[in-house]
Formats: sequence, structure tokens, C-alpha cells
Amino acid sequence: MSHPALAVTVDLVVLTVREGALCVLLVERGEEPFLGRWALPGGFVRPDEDLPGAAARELAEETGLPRGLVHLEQVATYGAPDRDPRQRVVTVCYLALAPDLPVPRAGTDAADARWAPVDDLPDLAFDHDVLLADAVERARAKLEYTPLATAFCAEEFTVAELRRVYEAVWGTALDPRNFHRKVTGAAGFLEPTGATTTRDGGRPATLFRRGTATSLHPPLLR
Amino acid sequence: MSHPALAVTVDLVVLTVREGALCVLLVERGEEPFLGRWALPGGFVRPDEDLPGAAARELAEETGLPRGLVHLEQVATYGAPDRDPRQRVVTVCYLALAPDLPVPRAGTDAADARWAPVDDLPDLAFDHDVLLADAVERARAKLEYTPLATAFCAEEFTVAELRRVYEAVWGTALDPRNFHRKVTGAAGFLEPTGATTTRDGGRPATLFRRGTATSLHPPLLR
DNA sequence: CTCGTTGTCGTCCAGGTGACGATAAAGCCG
DNA sequence: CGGCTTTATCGTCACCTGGACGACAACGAG
Repeated sequence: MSHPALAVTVDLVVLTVREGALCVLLVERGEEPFLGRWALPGGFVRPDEDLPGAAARELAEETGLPRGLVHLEQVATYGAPDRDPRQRVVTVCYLALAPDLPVPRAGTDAADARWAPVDDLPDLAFDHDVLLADAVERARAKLEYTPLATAFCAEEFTVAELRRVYEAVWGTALDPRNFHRKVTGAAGFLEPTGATTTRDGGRPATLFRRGTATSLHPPLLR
Repeated sequence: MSHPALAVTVDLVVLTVREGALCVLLVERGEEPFLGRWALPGGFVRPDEDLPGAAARELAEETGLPRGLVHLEQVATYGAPDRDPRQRVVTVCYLALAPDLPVPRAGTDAADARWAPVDDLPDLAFDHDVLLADAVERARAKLEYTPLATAFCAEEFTVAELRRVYEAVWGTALDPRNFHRKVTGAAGFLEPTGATTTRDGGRPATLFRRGTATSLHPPLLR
């Protein structure tokens, strides 16, 4: 029995909503191959850590966020023999959803880092355009039947802020009245804090916190 | 930069419906560790093949089915450092859906092979109970919004046969009249062949073939 | 105070869904 | 041949959800 050894990496698709646009965290590669090209953040899995641990470590290194504040889930694994010109690499791709963060700092092995709107991307290194497309589609689908959209919001948020998340991720306009009816009607989605805010102007809006539900009944459809 | 080398395997959750029960293909391990225990079929990824290729090869070796006849999709990847006592192994799990097959033959490195109902499983080797549970849940969810249930059927099938697939996978009884209305109403799901059959007794039933749709509108809900 | 803006509630209607009755078309059996 | 059983298929009705949209409430700006 042969046990061919392969390198295993974890790459991250970190999404956030900035100024009404869905954005992804990209780093500029500081070494060959693809020197100077933009890529997804990621790195090799260490011998003593499991896959979610490696993803959380990379995320903390790239964003500086404390663990547990952002949603992190596995999307898919890519292992075509020629996807890295140096050697055979199998990459497990993770999706992270974060609230609007300060401009990222460059990591240790990256020349630069920035948020890029997913509708206006540079050419990416390796097959990262595929990883990104798959992860974005996963995020879009998950907004329908899980309360995951709240992962893009701050601790407390209004229905309108949540609606703008949906509109940015799906790229569609939603009726504010119907949206309000549906999200406040889905059991366990939102929990009113009692406070209100006028930070969006107009009539004061109730502030909400994430509820305890893990899935939406009924789902919000695109 | 360190490039720790890990072993990468592909394991398969091959599902079928036999006598009204959802069943999974298991092999009896012929070597340590877990000698004699039942496990999911699988094996190491070869240096020259990609992940779907490795999954298809393993599937052909275990079932003898020609490639392309069964649905095959990646589910998730598992890489806890201690999941294999011999060495660090990262396993990519694939889900396969097959029509009712003859009793499987034992593979090259398996002592025996059999179909086991997912409701009445033996203790599985490694963390294969987790892989199986995740894959089954994926299959259950996919029946709702894709025409994937047809992968469990022969080339031509009746609405009742398709309904028995849903009932077996979901473990619930469905109303034959409402089910008939919904599946024949979903655009692109089913294509009548013109022929009929009385193999289930009673009034002749129209035979259908899979349609061209890749998703169901509206979905069939559990 | 008036106006513009935003939040929230209510109404109406088309379409989907579950429960279930009714009919059609075969085989079976005396 | 004629009922009887079995399965397939169609129809009906009450209910609910979802989209379109009107109405009103509650703030800030000028």
C-alpha cells in the first residue's frame, strides 16, 4: 500500500459588506509563483492542528479579529494535480463572514491586503476565482434558509441594515415592508433589544440582536 | 516555509434504495487498524489523478458500475490529527447515489462488502459515522430542491417509484395524489416516455425519464 | 410648522400546499 | 363475464405564504 504524501493548505474566502457591496479579502502575493498577483489568504495546515483550527488561525492572522466573532464554515476541497505549479497541493476552502472591518493589514507573507468588491475583481492567482465563486454561491444560498446574514452585522442592528446585507449579497432590491414582515415573523431570527436608533435618519428603528434559531422557517427566497 | 506532507484519501458514501430502505455500501476491513470492522469504501489519492477522478475510480472498483451512471459529488473534508491512528490522514468524502444494484463484490483490500440500512448500522471504523451522517443529510436536503432523486431510479420509472425513493430517504409517508401533482408540475423534472407499465399492479402508470432541469421550481419540501 | 425620510402595519390577490373525494384502468378470482 | 382489489390520476376546497402596494407614524432639517 502506497501512501503518497501531499501538501494540504487551507484558503479563506472572507466576505463582508462595505458601502452596499459584497467584498472579499484579498492579499497580494509576495513570492513566486504568481508574485504580485492577488490571491485568497491561506496557508499550510500544521501537523498538530485540525482543519477548522487552521482556518481560524489563518483568519486571525489576516484580520486580527478574535476567534469566535466571525462565522467560519468549510466549503469544498480542490486537488487537481496541476493547480499549483510547484508541487501537488490539496486545498480546503473555508468561508468566513465578517461585519464591516477596518482596512486589513498585510499578513506576514503578503505584500499587501485589501477588500475587493466581488463584482469587480482583479485576476486571481491559482484557481482562486473558482474557490471564490463557489464560496460566494454558498453564502448566497445560506442566506435563504439560515440566519447567517446577521454575521455581516454588528452586535445590534436594524431591519434596514439587515436588508441592505441581503441586497448586497444577492444583488437585488427587496421591498422594505415585505422584508420587515418576513424577518420579524421568522421564529428565532431576531430578538428586539428594546432600544431604537435614528442613525439611518427618519423614524427611529428598533434595534435587534441575533436570535437562537439555526435555520429559518419559512426561508427567505431570492 | 514548511510544507508538511500529509496523506490524502477519498472515501465514498454510496447510497441506494433497497426494499423501501435507504442503504449504504460498507466494506469489511481486511487489515489493521479496525480489522474486521465495517467502514466506508475509499483509498488514497494517486499522484496523477484529481479528487473527482479518485472518487470515480474507487466507485468503479467497489461497485463495478461504469462511470457516469451514478451521481457523484463532494460533501466535506475531514482532517483531525488523530482520526487515523497510523498517521495524519486528510479525507475528502464523496456522496454517490446509485439505483438498486446487485449485491456488491468485495474489493481488493476488503474482506467483504454489503448494503446496510442507514437506520440499522454496525459500529463503523474511524470517524466514518460522522462522514456518513453528513452525507446522508446532504442527500436528504438535495432531494428537496434538485431532481437528484431520479439518480436512485432506473432509466425509466413511474411516479410511484420516485415517491418510494423520497419516502425511503426522508423516512416519511407522502400523499400519492399531492406528490403526483407536484412532481409532474415541476418544469423539467420528468419527461414522459409515452409508454406505461403495470409492474406495480393496478392501473397502468406512465413511465418517465429524467428531465433536463438541475433544480426544482417549486421545491418539494419535507 | 412643513417637508422629506425612514420605519411599521394593513390590505389585496395570485399561486402553492395539504387533506381528501372521485374516477379510471388494469389484474384477479369465482 | 362481473364484481372486487389495487394502483394511477384528476379535481376540489380551505388555508397559508408571498409580492405589490397603500397608509400612517415618528424622527431631523430648514
